[in-house]
Amino acid sequence: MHSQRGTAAAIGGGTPRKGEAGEHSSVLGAKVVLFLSTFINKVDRKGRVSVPAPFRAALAGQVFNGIVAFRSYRQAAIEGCGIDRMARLSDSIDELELFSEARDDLASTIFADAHQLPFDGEGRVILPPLLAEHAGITEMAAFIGRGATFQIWEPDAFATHQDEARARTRAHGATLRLRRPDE
Amino acid sequence: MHSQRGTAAAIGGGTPRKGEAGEHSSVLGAKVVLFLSTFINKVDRKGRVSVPAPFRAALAGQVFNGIVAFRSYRQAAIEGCGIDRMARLSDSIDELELFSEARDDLASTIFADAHQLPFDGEGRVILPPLLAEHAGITEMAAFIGRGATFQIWEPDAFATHQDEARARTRAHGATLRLRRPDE
DNA sequence: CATAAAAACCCATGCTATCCCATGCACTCC
DNA sequence: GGAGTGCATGGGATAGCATGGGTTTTTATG
Repeated sequence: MHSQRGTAAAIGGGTPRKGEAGEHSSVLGAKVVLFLSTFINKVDRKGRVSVPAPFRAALAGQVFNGIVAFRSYRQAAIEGCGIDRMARLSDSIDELELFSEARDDLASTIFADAHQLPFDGEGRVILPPLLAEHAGITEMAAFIGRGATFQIWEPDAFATHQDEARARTRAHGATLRLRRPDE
Repeated sequence: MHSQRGTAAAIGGGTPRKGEAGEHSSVLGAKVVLFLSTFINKVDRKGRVSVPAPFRAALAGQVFNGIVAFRSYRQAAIEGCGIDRMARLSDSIDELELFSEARDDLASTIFADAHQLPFDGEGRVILPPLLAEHAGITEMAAFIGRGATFQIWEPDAFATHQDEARARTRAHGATLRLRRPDE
């Protein structure tokens, strides 16, 4: 198996233009960050991986030029998102009782484990060994779009996981109510 | 285990705004102070430790060039943050009933115990013995990002703590409603 | 006021993450 | 159908950062 290309993906700045597009604040609110599709890229001997261009486009314009990654606590995968999401998370946590246990736990679980991975000139990031190990990634890394966030898996592991998920979904037919635009 | 590098973290960028408190979430103004990830650095024989570069970057531009540290009263750790946050904390405490017991306790627990640790030319600080002892730090110090603040632990002690926190979080599925961007 | 200890200041060093340039495939546009 | 461009990939050069240790200035002490 190898890299699949051009399968469209994230929605960044309206037109398929890539440049740095940039405008974060669309007139009515937040910039749309959407990660779609799956991309499998190679991890070179320096530990670098190219973040799929569409994902990069979705992240364009955020305060930090790169991704934030941390170990998923349910799966053997790496969770990824942009810095803006973390900032929002921080705000949310700040609203919890100042020295409460819940707050402590969340902070140690999420922020302590989060790594900021800056893009190099070519849009690659270095996967910290700790994260790579947790996901069992060595040669290849699969970037999985999940809407507002994405995950990074060892390709084969993900394939297995996906099959299972699909089977489960078919089993109890998961449903979802669509949010109204202004809700 | 030893020092992990480059996992970048905080965002300093913005304007060297100094004021106090303020706004955390203006659209594109406010400086974003976010401490992420974990960095383990060595404490040299003079008691000096390098504050991770990304953390320094997050603190850049504040009125006091260094960090503020005090003993965590729930854990064997040192709480750390920038001087700006202390100002905000002061405001919060000011809102408590004047002369109330809680106010008294907080004031003496936090402010009386707080140390201002200035950076030296290389971005290091000296850990006051009192604090180091409380956290059981001797050789190495782990800087733990917690969003708006950070903590300093003895590496092994933190590893244990993190495992427990992780387990607890997974257990009662601690969830947190994410704030909407404009909320 | 003199002396010792501690803190602030400086300069040096090694590692590695970051920057920069080069290559080749694949899809797209003309 | 041919050439151009976007994007993933490699590898070498450079600068940032953690770390050590010496020297001067400040603070505490007798």
